Parts: sequence; C-alpha cells; structure tokens
Amino acid sequence: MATTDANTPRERYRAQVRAEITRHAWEQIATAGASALSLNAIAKRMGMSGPALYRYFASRDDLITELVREGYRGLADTLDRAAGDGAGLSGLAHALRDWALEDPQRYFLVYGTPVPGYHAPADITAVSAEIMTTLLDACAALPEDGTPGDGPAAEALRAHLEEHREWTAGHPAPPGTLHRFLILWTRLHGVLSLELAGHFTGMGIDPALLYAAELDGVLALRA
Amino acid sequence: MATTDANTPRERYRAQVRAEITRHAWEQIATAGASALSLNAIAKRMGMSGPALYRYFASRDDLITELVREGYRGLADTLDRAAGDGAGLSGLAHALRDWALEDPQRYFLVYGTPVPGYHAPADITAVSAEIMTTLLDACAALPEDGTPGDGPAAEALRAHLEEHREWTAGHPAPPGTLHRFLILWTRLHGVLSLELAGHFTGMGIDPALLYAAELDGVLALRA
DNA sequence: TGTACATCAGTGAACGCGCGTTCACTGATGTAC
DNA sequence: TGTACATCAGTGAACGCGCGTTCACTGATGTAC
Repeated sequence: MATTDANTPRERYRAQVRAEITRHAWEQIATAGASALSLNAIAKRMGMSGPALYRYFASRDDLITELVREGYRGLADTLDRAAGDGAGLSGLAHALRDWALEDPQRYFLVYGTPVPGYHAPADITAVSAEIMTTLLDACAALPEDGTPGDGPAAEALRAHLEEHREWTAGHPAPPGTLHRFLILWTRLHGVLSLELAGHFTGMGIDPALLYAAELDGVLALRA
Repeated sequence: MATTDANTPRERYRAQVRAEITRHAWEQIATAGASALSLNAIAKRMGMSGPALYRYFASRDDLITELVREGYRGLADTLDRAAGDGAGLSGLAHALRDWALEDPQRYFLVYGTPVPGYHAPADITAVSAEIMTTLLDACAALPEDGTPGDGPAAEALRAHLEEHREWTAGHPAPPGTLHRFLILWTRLHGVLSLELAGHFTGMGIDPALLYAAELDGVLALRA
C-alpha cells in the first residue's frame, strides 16, 4: 500500500541490515573518529563485499548523515525519556551527561567540530530544535525568577531576547526563562566538551563535580 | 656552533619555507577542515613537487602536530599580550573570542573534537598549561571573594579544589580563585564553541551578547 | 681570489594502498495467476 | 498447489583517484684551502 511498507519481510530484513551497518559504523567512529569512517572497512567487518552496502546507503556521505541523524534522534529521545520521568532540569542534565560519556565521539558528531560547508538537512535541524525545546520547557517549569544576572551586559541580552522570543514556535517564553535555558545549555556543554576532549585529565580535576556545581548554579538562579 | 644556527642563510631559508608550508596548511584547514589536509595538495599550491615537503616535515602527522603547536602557541601569545596590556580578565576574554573568530578551525584544532588515541607531545601540554596559568593569574588579580556559588555541589567542588591546589606549579591559588577560573574557562568555551559550530544561527540569537553576559557574571561573582 | 669539495633543496618516477563507486552478473526470495 | 515471472540482495571484477612515502638523481649554494 504505502511505498515503504515496513511489515513485508524484505523491508524488515532491510531495516535489520541497515541497523547493523550503522552499528559497525558507530564502533568504527568510537575507535578512530568520524573522519576515518570507511564503507569498505565496514563491509569487511560484516563479512560482505564493499559494493553490497550501496543497496542500503547511496554514498558514504549518506551514511554519515544518517549517523548524525541517529545522534540527534538518540539524544532527543534520551532527554524526552528523562523529562517524562519527572526528574526536572536536574534529571535532564544528568541524562545529557550520561549520554555523552557513553560515547564521546557520538556527542562530538552532534556538537563538535563542524565540517566547513556542511549543512544538515531540515529533518535533523528539526530534531535539534526538539532538543532545545525539551530543555527550554524544563526551564519554564522552574519558579519564575525575573532575571538571571545584573549589569549592562545582562540588560542588553535581555533586551535582545525580548525581540527574539519567537524562535521557539509555539513555546513563547519570557526572556528570563530563555536566558536561563541559554546559560544552562552553554555551561553544561562547556564543561562536558572539555571533559570529553580530555582537557581536565592533565590537572587532576574531577569534571563531575564542576558539572554538578554549574547545574546547581543555574537551578539556584534567583529561585 | 649550535646544531641549529638560525642565522646562517640556509637556516633562514628553511624557516621561511617551513612557514610558507604551514601558512598554506592553515588555509587548507580553514576551508576544508583538518581531516582534509594533504601534503600533495599543499605542495601543488606552492608550485613544488610533493616529495619536496619531506625536507621540512618528516610526515603528515608531523605537520599536523606542528599546526597544533602553532595553535596553542598563538593563543598563549595572544593572551599574554592582552594580559600585558593590563586589560584584566575582561580583556583576556575578548582577546580569546577575537582569536577564535579569526579562524574557527584553528580554535577547534586546539579545543575541538579530539582524535581518539592521539596524545600531544609534552611541549604542547606545557603551552596549554601556560594558557591556563595566564587566565588563572588574571582571576587571582580580582578582589578576593570567598566562594562562587552555594549549595552542596559547590561545597563538594570547593573541598575537591582544596586538595588539588597544587596542579598549577608555583601558582598556589585559593579554592575560590580556582573555581572562578574553571567556570570562566568552561563558560566562555561553551558559548564560543557552540557559536563557532553555528548552533546559534538557527535561532537568530547574538552570541556576542551572551558571551559578554557570561563574562560579566563571572566578574561580578561576590566581588 | 679562485678552485675543489661537501651540503642540501628540489625533481620525477615509482611503489603500494585503500578509498568510493560502477557495472554486469547470479541466485535466492517473493508475487501473480 | 504449482508454475512463470519479477524483484532485489549480494558478488567479483574493474575503474580512476589521490594519498603518503621512497629513491636515485641533478643542480645550485655554501665551505675550506
């Protein structure tokens, strides 16, 4: 009936093989980084010939795009699940950290060094927005709090956010909430990405404590 | 006299060509990312044959390591210069941002996605520590402030820092200063890296304002 | 100042490699009557 | 239930490519007497 009927045995088989390909791709990325990803190497590990993979992905770039999609989708699901558990912002933050530590290269595929000139397709951008929205909603659920931070810079930012409230379609948020969301996101990413890149190991500091302290700081902002 | 006398014409010539090679390498990285760096492509652009570059770099990895070294060294010098200008932490932070925006891929070569299994040679680690020290000293120059942040997480972090004060050899710092340095570093990196990766463009927010607000927040901590 | 020798930058040919990708094909799986 | 046909997964050979890297060499630059 539909052009892609997922219930015919052939389609189920296709989906299985596709999943196995991406599984091997993730393994390869985890051990050698995304730039080392090779279709032939994956095929060899699966006991297939190289060209066979072209039944499942049109090109190497296609496979990488699918991995990026899986990355975003996986994080979005993880956060949605945490939000559903009712653990609040704190639960979301720890789910984020756990997800990142589970596979650092996967995190970097989503939030790491960009490839100049690469533009993610629209459906991936949409999932990215979904992630932001989940975090933003959790911020909105906190007791309303006026403004995080004083001074001219915070003022200017608040004025700016007042004008750009509309970017989350259907989720109008007061500038204070937007601000809180932004500093939550950037601060957690700051600690997390430096931790995953190993920049703390040299100085023997436990990033988990710093992460927790930053999270507490955002939660306690004039609450 | 010395094994490498930089004053003989031949040595000066060598240094020039080496510099020209790295210049072209940076161009290539800026436009296509570090993983696309190719010795042959660089040679072609310089109007030389490929093997000629082996007079100057033992291998491709050697060249990349040199670029990483230049990255760290350049940032260290930039921050030292800013510190010398007496502009304080605020000046350092803006020098950091300007340096990053000047060449995003260069910033990512230093603080971006790590290559699994790669370990920087000791001299690069030393320059990294130099950068941290410059920032730390600027934090120490601020009025002493007790502790940034309350709550159990901040307490735990402070206790942890109390034990790990020694990591900056010769620069003993009270836990409050260390804490301030850490949040300065991670928060600025958080905003900066997401900005450079283009994660703000989709939502039309000006990262410069957020960066300035975060900087102000760190400066104003119980000061 | 001039000649003899050593150093070394750069060339061009060649190596092996693994890559992405195409193509014509075989054989198994599913569909229609 | 059985036969005829269509679909499609996977193979193996082949393509061209650009890569890093080696090697024996030429010719220019510098050094020693």
